[in-house]
Amino acid sequence: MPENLFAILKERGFVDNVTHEEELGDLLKSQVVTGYIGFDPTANSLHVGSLVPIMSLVHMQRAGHRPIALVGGGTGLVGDPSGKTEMRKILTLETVKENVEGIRGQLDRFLGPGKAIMVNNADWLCKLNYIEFLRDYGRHFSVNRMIKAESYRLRLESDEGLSFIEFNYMCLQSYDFVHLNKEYGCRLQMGGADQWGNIVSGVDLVRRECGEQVFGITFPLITTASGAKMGKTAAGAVWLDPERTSPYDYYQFWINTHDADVGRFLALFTLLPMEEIRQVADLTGADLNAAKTVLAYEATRLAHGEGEAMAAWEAAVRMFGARPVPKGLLPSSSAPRDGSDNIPDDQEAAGESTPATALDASLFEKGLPAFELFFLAGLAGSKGATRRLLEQGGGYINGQRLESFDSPVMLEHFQDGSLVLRAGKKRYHRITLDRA
RNA sequence: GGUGGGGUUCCCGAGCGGUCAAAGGGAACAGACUGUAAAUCUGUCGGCGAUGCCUUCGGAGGUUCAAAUCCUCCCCCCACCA
Repeated sequence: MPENLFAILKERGFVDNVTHEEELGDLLKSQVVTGYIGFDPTANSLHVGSLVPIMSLVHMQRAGHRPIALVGGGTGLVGDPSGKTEMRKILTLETVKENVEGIRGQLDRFLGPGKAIMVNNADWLCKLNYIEFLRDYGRHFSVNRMIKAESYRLRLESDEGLSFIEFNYMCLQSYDFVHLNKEYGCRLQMGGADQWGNIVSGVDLVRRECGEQVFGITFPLITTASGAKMGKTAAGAVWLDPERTSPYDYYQFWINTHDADVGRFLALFTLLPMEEIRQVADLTGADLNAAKTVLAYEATRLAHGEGEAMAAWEAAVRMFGARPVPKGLLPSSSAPRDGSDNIPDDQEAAGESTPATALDASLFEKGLPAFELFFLAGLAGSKGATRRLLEQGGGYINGQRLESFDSPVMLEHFQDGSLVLRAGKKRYHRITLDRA
């Protein structure tokens, strides 16, 4: 007998809105339910903004239900206007194809390779015949109702307006639900809060077309304590692709979670039991840092695996010092709990997760001005910016603050052929010697 | 198609012949304070080894000693009318 997925999702903060709450709850605890979530192939990687849907699929799977991950290769050709102020750029077929592949790989990572059903709606949407579709399905859609949908409102009221292709989006997504219902007996669709209109429309269409009661759940828009949409940093989105966002940066992103968000994020972005997470609410001040370590470790582990999570943790310990995690805190986590005792204190090992650049030794024979070196390491966007950085006291070599922007860096600064640059408090870069 | 209003540095937004690399705000970055937090305060925020030089104000030309500012043409956006 499957677990009550709805209760799990609700408890962990995944539920914003739901259709037919009671019936859905009953259904989810009495039989295996097939449900799906769609992912837009707008890039070849997902980012942390998609973690809520991803995690809900994981919960679905763990609770014994049957998750379907749908990649919107077909709808991606149209562009969802829901909640968007501007028209989406329409993607080419090739781009969408590439992106679908990338996303598929990432979902595999969370759900286990081959363990979850993955479909691409291009497979059925691209075959649709216009007249047939209009006659069979178009007649079920009331324009009167569609233009009242909250998701279209922004655009209908905006100066930009809403193009006809976008207006059709809702019909196509609704058709997806019908298709999955017929093919897989899918009875649940989940999605972001902005998907409410599309989901309800799909639920309606399935009822009319298949005569079956199906359900929808939307997730809340996750914002940070400071009110910003979660998942954005100065550098842009935080990606799940290790090529775009390194596991170390990914780990750091979670470490930098606001105090007020820690408990909520543990519930959403880790699989730790709620009984343990609830205890975090009692922590205040600096004690929360231990919980942040667990959050970062667990989140990194889910996205990149145990090894990368450990490496990121080790790198953080070396850079910022150890932050022991009490034995009793979140005991289910496999995050390292001790201090740095078991970490060799040499620079070599520290390099694993720190970005590094190898430079020719001859550069340093006469001394390379520090700002040139920082610029070469990519720690600032231009030489002027580098200079400003150092002039303001934001440059360090091997932990020592530089007194002037052009002080020469010599071979003597290297220990065992390597040296660590630091910009500001948190950005590190290793320079190694390349003795050609 | 007509009439009117616009396109300014990452974003918003002032400037409307020289004193403009361009006010103000936001974002961002650095420093102090800290807990790799928040808040706050200070500084920086086009490029360049740099009391100066170079490139920017939708695009292309032009007027002028001098143009983001004036003129011409073009592109794009918006409002109202049709």
